[in-house]
Amino acid sequence: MQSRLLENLNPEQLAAVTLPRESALILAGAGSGKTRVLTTRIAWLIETRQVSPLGLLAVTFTNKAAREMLTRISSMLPINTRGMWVGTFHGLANRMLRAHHREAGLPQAFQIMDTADQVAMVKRMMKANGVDEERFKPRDTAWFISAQKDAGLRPGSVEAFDDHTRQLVEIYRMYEAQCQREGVTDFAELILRSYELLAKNEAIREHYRARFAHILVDEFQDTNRLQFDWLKLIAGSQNAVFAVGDDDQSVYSFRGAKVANMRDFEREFNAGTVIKLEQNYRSHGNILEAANVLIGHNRQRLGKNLWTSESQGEPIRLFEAQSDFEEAQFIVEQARELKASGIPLAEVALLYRSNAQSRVLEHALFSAGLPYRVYGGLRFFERQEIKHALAYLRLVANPDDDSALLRVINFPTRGIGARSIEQLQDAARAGGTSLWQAACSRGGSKGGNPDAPKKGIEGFVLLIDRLRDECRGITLPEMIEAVIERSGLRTHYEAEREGADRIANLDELVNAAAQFSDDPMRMLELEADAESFASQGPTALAAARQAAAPLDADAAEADADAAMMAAGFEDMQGLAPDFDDGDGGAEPLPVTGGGTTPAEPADQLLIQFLSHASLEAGDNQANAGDDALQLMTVHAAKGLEFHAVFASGLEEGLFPHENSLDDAGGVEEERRLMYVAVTRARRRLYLTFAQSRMLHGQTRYNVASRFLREIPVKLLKRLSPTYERGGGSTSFDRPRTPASYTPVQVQAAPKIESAGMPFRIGQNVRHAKFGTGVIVDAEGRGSDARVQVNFGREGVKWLALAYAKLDAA
DNA sequence: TCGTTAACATTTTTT
DNA sequence: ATGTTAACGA
Repeated sequence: MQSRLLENLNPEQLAAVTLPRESALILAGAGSGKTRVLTTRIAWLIETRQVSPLGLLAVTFTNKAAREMLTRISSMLPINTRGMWVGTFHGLANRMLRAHHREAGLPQAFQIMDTADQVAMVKRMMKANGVDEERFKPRDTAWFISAQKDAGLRPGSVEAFDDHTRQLVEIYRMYEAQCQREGVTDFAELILRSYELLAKNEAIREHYRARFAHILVDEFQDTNRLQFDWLKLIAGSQNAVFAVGDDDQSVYSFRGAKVANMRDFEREFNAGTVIKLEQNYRSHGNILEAANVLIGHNRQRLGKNLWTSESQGEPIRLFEAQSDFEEAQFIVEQARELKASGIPLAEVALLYRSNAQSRVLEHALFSAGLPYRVYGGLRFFERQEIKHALAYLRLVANPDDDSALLRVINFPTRGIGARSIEQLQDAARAGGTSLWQAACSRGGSKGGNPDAPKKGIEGFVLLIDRLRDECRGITLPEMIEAVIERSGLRTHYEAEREGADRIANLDELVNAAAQFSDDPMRMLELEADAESFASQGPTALAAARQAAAPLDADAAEADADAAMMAAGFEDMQGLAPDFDDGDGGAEPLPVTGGGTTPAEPADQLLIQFLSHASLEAGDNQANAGDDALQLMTVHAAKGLEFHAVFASGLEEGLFPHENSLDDAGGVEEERRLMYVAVTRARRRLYLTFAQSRMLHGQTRYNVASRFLREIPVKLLKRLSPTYERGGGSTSFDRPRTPASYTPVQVQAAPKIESAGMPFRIGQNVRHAKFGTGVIVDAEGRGSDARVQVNFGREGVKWLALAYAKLDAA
């Protein structure tokens, strides 16, 4: 009897799901059932007893995708997914490092900095070492450091041929040493450390290799070099890597993703099979054809053509607006009609290339009273008040965390000014210690020194120590409650004029902690810790296993499996040489109050919660619930689908974005982004652009995006009132010749007297040689009259009306 | 220490 | 236009 899991799969999907145990690449086009194939394969492998739930590793990029995967597995199989290694690269690396923190050279309670913390630390390093902040912007430097780590490079391995790079590497070196002193990591560090742990520690490496017979990777086109190598290392030569991805949807190269990983996969992972999933179950024919033709303009492709058994459907609607304002009006009007025709607004997406574009759109929607949701704002755990509360908690868990200390040492204000902080930093640097240790030794010397600030620091040390004592033996939500009260955060925000929201958020944090404590998913991490305890004593493992007693036969088998592997690992540990962190240099500081003994369960929970806060910054997902139009960037829309989609701002300079035009693959990546936008739509697609647009307080005149002209006209239905009224061509109809594009920025629209100046700014004109363009600026009149025209690909030119022959287009 | 002002930059984003 | 950060004066 064939498994029910395999019902309704198409031949390619079926082939992919049931592949033998060997590495394979699944080229999965948009809407081709990628996630379904991935989760079904996992379920099928487990159901057919080819692997136990604990014997596979599934990696995604986002927590959302990981959750989705677990949910779908649970719905397909009567197994308990707890304990399974399904998660993000960072989440899994974190888990591995917690389990082997000693071998990885990290304190058990090591903290994870977010990007803002990281920049702040780089800045501190630069300041302390007198690096010129003009020449080295902290943000760029932090970016550089992350990029090196993403490439798998420690300071010693970075090739620096010029002084500037050498200096950057030097800052990287200092940054790294400081992180080690404080016991903190950043996102890239998690994966790099985990990679190095596996590379240097044979026992651990063999343990995971023996365990993970099947490794499955989602969104493979988004992997960076380090993630690629990490997968290779953990897979070894024996294990099967099932990589699913779509090179045409690779839109994250700006953060290190390498499309080339797709092409290298076959060779480097000895992939025996490549399967293409080309049947699209999402969109109607016209939409799909537009997407295919569009992406066909890219050279660097693995090659794949989507098809559908659906009908052609509606034509794609193209709208050319006079201004961004008019574009927004049009969208409002159409959204209203969609709603009236029974389409829920939640099924309608409004996409744009950059966040700045949402403003006009939001304004129009708000005025029209249409409900909308914007995705991608400030996330919960990134809010100021939340970060403050978490900083106190971080200090409780690991007082050497300088970032946390600096954040709250004088917040709420307790009379510790820049002066005393500087002194503290000097002392810390002199002693090679963390700020906390410097603060402690200062507070300890009880001399009659009349310096006022000392008292403040002493008070702060006392506060944190007291908090730590208080946190012993209470629950996580109680800890947070204590922090909020004792730190004075609540009092502070109560006094603030607009502090009500912040108080509410703090209460919500307590809530989140309570939920986190009860979340069954949490057990999964505890179990991983049990493994780490296995190297220290078998009792802890047994206890943890009992706590997570299996609910059914399959899980029981899985647990036995885990126990076996843990035991095997234990044996190997005995033989393993001591791990020495070759590059790291500084020894990790002992956790104050904790030493090397395993943390209490309550502390474990705190550590986990802090990891959770760092790795899952909370919903940037707008609240579901009421029916609202979905506003987001095209990037944010990847992976989603809607009944109707508005792709707005399709103008040269905006989409493709002007900043991406210089580098080689830039336009191709922009085109992939456009491909993503188009393929989000199931039934109806609107493509809109505006001739003029407010950007950075200035009016810009743009021409239609080249991508619009790459879509066959027969698929389009033009809805442009401008076009119909004027009867002539617009910037959309310019000749289709490739050329470079120069963006145009105009000060303010000058008032031009009609006398002697027959053209107005923003008007479309035609020139015999340059084709169609748009008037960008004008000056003089009569025989002196000159106009500046943006001819798009032909460039921007000043033309004297006396000589150049221009016609209104 | 705090509040005001001037300068500044402003693609895309997860973890 | 707008929001954020650095420097400055009360």
